[in-house]
Amino acid sequence: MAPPPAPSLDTIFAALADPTRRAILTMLLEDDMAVTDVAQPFQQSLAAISKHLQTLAEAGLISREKRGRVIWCKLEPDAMRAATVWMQGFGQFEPLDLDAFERFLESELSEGSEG
Amino acid sequence: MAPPPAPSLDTIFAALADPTRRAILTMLLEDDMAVTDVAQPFQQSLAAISKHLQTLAEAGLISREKRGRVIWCKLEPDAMRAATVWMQGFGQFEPLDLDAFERFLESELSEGSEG
DNA sequence: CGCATATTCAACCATCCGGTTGACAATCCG
DNA sequence: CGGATTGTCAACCGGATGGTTGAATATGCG
Repeated sequence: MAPPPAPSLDTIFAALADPTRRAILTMLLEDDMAVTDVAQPFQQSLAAISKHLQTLAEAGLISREKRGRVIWCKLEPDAMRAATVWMQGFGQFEPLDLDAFERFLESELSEGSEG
Repeated sequence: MAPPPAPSLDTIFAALADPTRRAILTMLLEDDMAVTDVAQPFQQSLAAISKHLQTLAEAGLISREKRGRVIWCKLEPDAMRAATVWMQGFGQFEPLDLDAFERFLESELSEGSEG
């Protein structure tokens, strides 16, 4: 089976742009959680949180596994790697060779997705 | 003078979520540019690019300085630090390895010299 | 001055986004 | 079975977003 396509930077950054979703990711740093438990601290409907989780899953930032009637949400921090790598292209490099830098990013990303 | 308030992660990530804006940032890695020149490679109106630049400026990712009738756009990579730091709280991934980049450049050079 | 250039402003439009509510599906349990 | 629990789906709503066009502003230049 072909692996799912790596989510785009568009998708990842957009997912990270919402404070509720970032808070969810932070919560998941401690442990996997069921959807209901994720929703518990927020003053939002369960459906709203469910949609946020969907967004995070589409960005590859979490995975969801159904066990019984409970869906467990798990942080997938590797998905942040693409974004981190992209951002680190700024600030830490002299503007040496942009084309080479972009090829380097691609090689880094393909390494990451093969792991 | 009080410094401008640091843009929120919301603002920064949202600014980075658009491919046109990321492309602009990449262009600015090479050099400061006038608005018109930034717009040149894109199939969008100048006004659209102007709005993108506004968004990037509000996120602190670029600054704009008017000299004559030309507004020069300058990358402000420090603005990405907040986002980078936040993300690195997740992946235990080590920051991008400059040595790896240099080895990549060398391997590319030797490949290229054979073609 | 008067025209060309550089950029933004303003109004408008279609679409997306984050949220709601209510119905539905699936699963556990008495 | 039947009821409670878990989670998603569908429709809807208001506001944000990304784009357009045309007018307005500011500067440079002959």
